[in-house]
Amino acid sequence: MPMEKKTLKQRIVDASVVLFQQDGYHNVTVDRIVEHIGASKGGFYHNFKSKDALLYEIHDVFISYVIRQSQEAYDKYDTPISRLCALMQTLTHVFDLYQEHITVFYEESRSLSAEYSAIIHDKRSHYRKILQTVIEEGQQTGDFRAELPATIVTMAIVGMINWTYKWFKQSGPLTMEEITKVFSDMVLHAIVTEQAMEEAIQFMIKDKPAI
Amino acid sequence: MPMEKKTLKQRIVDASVVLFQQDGYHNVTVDRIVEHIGASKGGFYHNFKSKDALLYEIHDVFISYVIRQSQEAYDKYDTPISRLCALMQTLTHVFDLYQEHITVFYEESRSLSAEYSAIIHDKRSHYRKILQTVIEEGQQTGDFRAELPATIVTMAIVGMINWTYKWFKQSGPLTMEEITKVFSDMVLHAIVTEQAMEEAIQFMIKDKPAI
DNA sequence: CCCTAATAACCGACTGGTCGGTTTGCATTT
DNA sequence: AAATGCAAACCGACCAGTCGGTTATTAGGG
Repeated sequence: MPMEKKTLKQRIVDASVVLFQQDGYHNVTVDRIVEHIGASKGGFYHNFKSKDALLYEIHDVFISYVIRQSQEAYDKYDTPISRLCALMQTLTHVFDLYQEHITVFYEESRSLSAEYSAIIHDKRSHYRKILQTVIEEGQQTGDFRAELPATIVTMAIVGMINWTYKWFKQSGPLTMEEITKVFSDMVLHAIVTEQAMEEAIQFMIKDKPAI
Repeated sequence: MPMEKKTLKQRIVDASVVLFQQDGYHNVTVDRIVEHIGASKGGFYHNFKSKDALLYEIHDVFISYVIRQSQEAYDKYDTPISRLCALMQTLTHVFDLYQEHITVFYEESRSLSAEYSAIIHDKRSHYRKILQTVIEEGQQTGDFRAELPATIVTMAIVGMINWTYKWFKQSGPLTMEEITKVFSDMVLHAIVTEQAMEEAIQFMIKDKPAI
C-alpha cells in the first residue's frame, strides 16, 4: 500500500462512485468510466485487477471510515446516552459526506466476489457490534429499557438511519441536522428508562406549537 | 385481464422472484429462468414483452398488495394509535409472505424502464401517504407529539421496518411477531403524547426482568 | 359426438450487439 | 536500456430478443 497523491487510480474511484450510484454497477462499463475521466482502458487495468476490485475499493473506503469515526465517538464519551447520540450523529453525518458511496455500498454489494464480500461482511458486523454494545451497556446501567431485546433495538436504529440513503436529498427541504435531531429524539423516547430520562432531555427537541 | 389458473406465466414469475432475489436481476438470464422451470425462451417471450416487463410484474404484485392491505387496515380501525399499530403490523406481516418480492423491489427497481419506474414510484408515494396521513391525524387529535415533523416520523417508521428485509431470516432466532412487537413499542414510546399514552399501553410489551 | 379449422400457447436454434479483460505498442522517466 | 504509465485495437464469451415452426386448445358445422 504505497502512499498515493492525485493519481489516475483516485480519479477512477471518484468518477466511478458517481456513475455507479447513478446507473448501477452493471450499467456502467469500464469503457464509460475511463472515457468519463479522459483515460484509457489500459490505464484502468494497470491500476485495478478487475472491475470487481474497484467496487471493493469503494466499499472499503466507506465502511472503514464509518468504523473509525464510530470508535472515536465511543471513546470520546462515557455514558450510554451520550455515546448513543454520538454514534447516531456520526452515522447521519457520514451521509452528507459519502452519499454516493453509501448507495453503492447498499445496492451493489451483491456484485462483490466471494472473497471481497466476506471482508466487507465482517466489517459490517464490526460496526453493528459497536452500536449494540452501547445499547447493552445502557441496559445494564439502567439507562435503557432492559425489556427490549438489544439486537432488535440495534437493527431498528440502524434501519431508521440507513434508510435515509433512499429518500434524503441534499437539495431537498430537510437538512440532515434536522433529521438527526428528530431521529435522536425518537430513539431516546423509545428506549431510555424513566429514571434516566433527565440526562436524555438535553438531546431532545424543545416543544414548539403544532405544525 | 382474463382469469388465470396455473399458467406458465405464473410459474415464470414464481421462479424468477426467487432467482432475482438470490443473484440479482442482471445475473439471472432468461435462459436460466426458463431452464429452471423446464420451459423455453419462446414461451417466455410469448408471455412477457421483455425481461423488463417481468420485473415490473414482480414489483406490481407486491406494492399493490401492500396498498390494498394497508387501506383495509386503515378502514378497519378508527383511532390514530390503533391505525398506526395496524399499519405497522400489516407491513411487517407482508415480509413473511413476500420476502423475495421485497428484496427484488428494493434492490432491482433501478433496472425498471422509465415508464414502469414511474408507475411504481407513484404507488410507492401512495403507500407513504397512507401512513403519513395517520401520523398527521394523530397529531391533530393530540395523540401524537406535534413537535415532530410528520414526514420525518413517517420515513423513520418506514425505514425501521423496511430495513428488516436486509437482515431478517425466517430461519433465524427471531420471529417477525417478536420484531413487530418491539418496533411498535418503540414507535409508540417515541411519538405518543403523555396524555394519550394510556391507550397506547395495551399495544406495548409487558415489563420483564432484564436479559 | 366427431371432425375440421382456426387460433393460442409454446419451442429452440440463431443473431447482433455488448462488455470485461488482454495484448501490443509507444512515450517518458530513471 | 530497463522499467513505468498509459493508449488503443482486439478477442471471446455472453445474452436479450427474434423468428419460423410445432403442439395444444377451443369453436362450430354436420
